[in-house]
Amino acid sequence: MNVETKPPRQKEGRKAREARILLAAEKVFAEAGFGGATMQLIADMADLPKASLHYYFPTKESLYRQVVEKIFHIWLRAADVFDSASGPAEGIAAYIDAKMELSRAYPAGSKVWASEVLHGAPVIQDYLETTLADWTEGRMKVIQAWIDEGRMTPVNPRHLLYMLWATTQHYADFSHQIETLNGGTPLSEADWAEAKRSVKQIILTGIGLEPPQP
Amino acid sequence: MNVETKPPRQKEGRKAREARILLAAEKVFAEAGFGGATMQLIADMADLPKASLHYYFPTKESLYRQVVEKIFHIWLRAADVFDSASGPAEGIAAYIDAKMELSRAYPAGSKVWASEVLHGAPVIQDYLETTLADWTEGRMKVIQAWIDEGRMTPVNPRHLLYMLWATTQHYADFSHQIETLNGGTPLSEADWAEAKRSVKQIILTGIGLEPPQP
DNA sequence: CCACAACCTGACCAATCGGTCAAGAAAAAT
DNA sequence: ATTTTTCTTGACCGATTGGTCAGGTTGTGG
Repeated sequence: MNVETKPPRQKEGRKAREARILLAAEKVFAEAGFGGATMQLIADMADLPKASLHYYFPTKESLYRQVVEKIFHIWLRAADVFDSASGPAEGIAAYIDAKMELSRAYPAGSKVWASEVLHGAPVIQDYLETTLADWTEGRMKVIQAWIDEGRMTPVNPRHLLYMLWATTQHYADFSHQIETLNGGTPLSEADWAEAKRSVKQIILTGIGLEPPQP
Repeated sequence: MNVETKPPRQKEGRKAREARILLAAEKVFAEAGFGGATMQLIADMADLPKASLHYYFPTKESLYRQVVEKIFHIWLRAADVFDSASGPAEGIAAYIDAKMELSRAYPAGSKVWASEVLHGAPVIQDYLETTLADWTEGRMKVIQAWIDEGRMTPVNPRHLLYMLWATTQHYADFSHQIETLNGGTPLSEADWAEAKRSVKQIILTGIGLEPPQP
């Protein structure tokens, strides 16, 4: 009778199952896009009957939304390294490393996000206007402060941020093209290291900073 | 009877109509993706009955393929400025300008291309392996030659190219996000000029070259 | 043991999709 | 003028889709 009591049940099993569905959905949405993905495909990849999907996620759109939101929050959290830095060189280098690692670890999620924005952000428009806009403004001020203190070359902070986003996400979003140009094989550990080094070298040098020595 | 005779007919009308369909399809595919686009939507935007679409383009996929191929060739042609340059500074600056102008002039086409690659290039995989691979290898050699001649800082030519692609296409592919962060309004003429200037400044400085003075 | 709630799913449905086709209209060729 | 070819489209079709639901199973508290 007590409404406060939380019956543990197999809550564990539930969360795990939801996570498995979200993971399968992330892959399918990344490969086929929202319109091309089908609940049946996601169900097959999660090894569940289709009706079970609708038990945990009432509609295709609600499932999609949760996939996108999950990625968005991973993205935001990675951006924390920007703040905990002591200066522009360390901050931007750490941000590049973090975002490159995300591109490597969550290629499907990155593609879902890119696809969503590409098609006009019909589902997460509110996030762009609130959370992302706030975050962007904050980092622009940090960069501008660094410039004002003479710690880096004066550049437009907004376009510097765009360049950081574009370049790092490119390795996830266009991974298929990159792999094809790499002879059809995925990037090796050394390839990724070289990619990160190259990106940091050009961008940091580009804003008057010393790239970290390997 | 003569097979050689080319009846002019309203050939003009036919090509024009095909072009109108391709333009409508480009927009719809860009907004909804291949899976989300419907022949009915494209027909409505082209102001034609759906059955007429199937007269000019037998299947949805053939229409999509032509849209993608059209963009690809525009992209390749823009890359010519790379060759006609006398040196790295002019060549790369001209390439950045050209690709930024393409992002501005053909945002829908760029999005279709990005969406195609994003989802594993199911339709234009052969182009990636042949034409694009050849083009990339050629430009890498040009850049390497500039480096060997001491005309620019040694950087990995492959990752420099990726950065050029990523940054310039970002302004088309993520235009919705950029507009949202721009207060919900499209970039002005001045905004585009500032974007091009910023990109050239950071990248050219990043590889040891002098950015062009405005 | 029972009752109740949460969980699960095979079978089903209305809606929508890409694509077809017959029948005609318009234009060219004869 | 008449045949032939090209063009046009309303009506239609099988297949697939997202979503529903009744009925069953499982687990839990009393």
